Amino acid sequence: MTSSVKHPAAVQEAWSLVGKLFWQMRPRMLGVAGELGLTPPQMFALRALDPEQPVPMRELAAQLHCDSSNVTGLVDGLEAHGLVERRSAEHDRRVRMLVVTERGAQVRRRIDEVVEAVPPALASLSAEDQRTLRDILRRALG
Amino acid sequence: MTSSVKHPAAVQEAWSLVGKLFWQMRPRMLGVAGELGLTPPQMFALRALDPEQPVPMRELAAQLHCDSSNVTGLVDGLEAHGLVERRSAEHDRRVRMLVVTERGAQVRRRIDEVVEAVPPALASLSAEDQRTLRDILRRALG
DNA sequence: CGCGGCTAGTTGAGGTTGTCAACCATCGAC
DNA sequence: GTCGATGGTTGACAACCTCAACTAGCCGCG
Repeated sequence: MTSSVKHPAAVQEAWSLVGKLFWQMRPRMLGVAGELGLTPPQMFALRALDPEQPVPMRELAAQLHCDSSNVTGLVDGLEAHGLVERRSAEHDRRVRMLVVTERGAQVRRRIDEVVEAVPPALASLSAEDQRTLRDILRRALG
Repeated sequence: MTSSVKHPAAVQEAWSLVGKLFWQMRPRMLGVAGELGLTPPQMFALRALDPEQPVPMRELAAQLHCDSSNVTGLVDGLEAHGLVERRSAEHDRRVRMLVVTERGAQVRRRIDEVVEAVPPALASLSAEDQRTLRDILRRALG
């Protein structure tokens, strides 16, 4: 009876609840994109970059699971907003390194503020539940 | 020190891990959409419908957090695929009820199969962790 | 009854996303 | 140097999404 094979219901329900949790965050994400004058894909692209060090465009494409040609347009938009800069790499003149500007870093922090904001449902948990939740997820993704 | 106010780190990390978990599912979702000949928005729209009973378009728009005019096109696509039917409501001739066809129900089940498939990271947890996870999430969303 | 306000859904314009194929410049190996 | 592979851009095309304008139908009020 305690076999994990015979009782997939628990984890399945858990995953379904996680989905519900995520869906509740959607309006908030769309909201901050509009507030910052960005489209959601542009927002995700900026968020996928590293403000600390330059990232090649092809790596951004990989992280977004999309075509390189798509990234070209996305970066065009971000560059027009003055949030990122294209810089040539010295070791390989084909690759374009993406550098987050000062203003880009600011905007990115604002995005993180909202995206990483803990949903009320989780925030309402007891401190012990919160810690347990973190520990289990750490074990899952570790 | 044990106050939940002074230690938001645990739940924040948990939420961040949840985000990572979700991001890992993205390719799988895009994959099933392509397999079924649907675009991702069409897939989500079909999933938001109820195969058991008709749903007004207005409610679908609300559930998708998008404009009504957008839903028109989405439903056009689903109807062209024979997955949904527009039916007039008897009590109010303005509203269009969306009925999931037999084939629509089949496709929907296939979508659920993939969307609700538990990610490997969660499946690898011990049976006890899985149950605990479900219980905590139930408390959060209950 | 008829009028005015409201609601459900559609249409059209306009900008953005996303993929594919073709292309250019560059690198690396031979 | 030449050849194949790679990073990025461009153009074509389909789809998404929002907004404003519109039609059709509901409802209340005089």
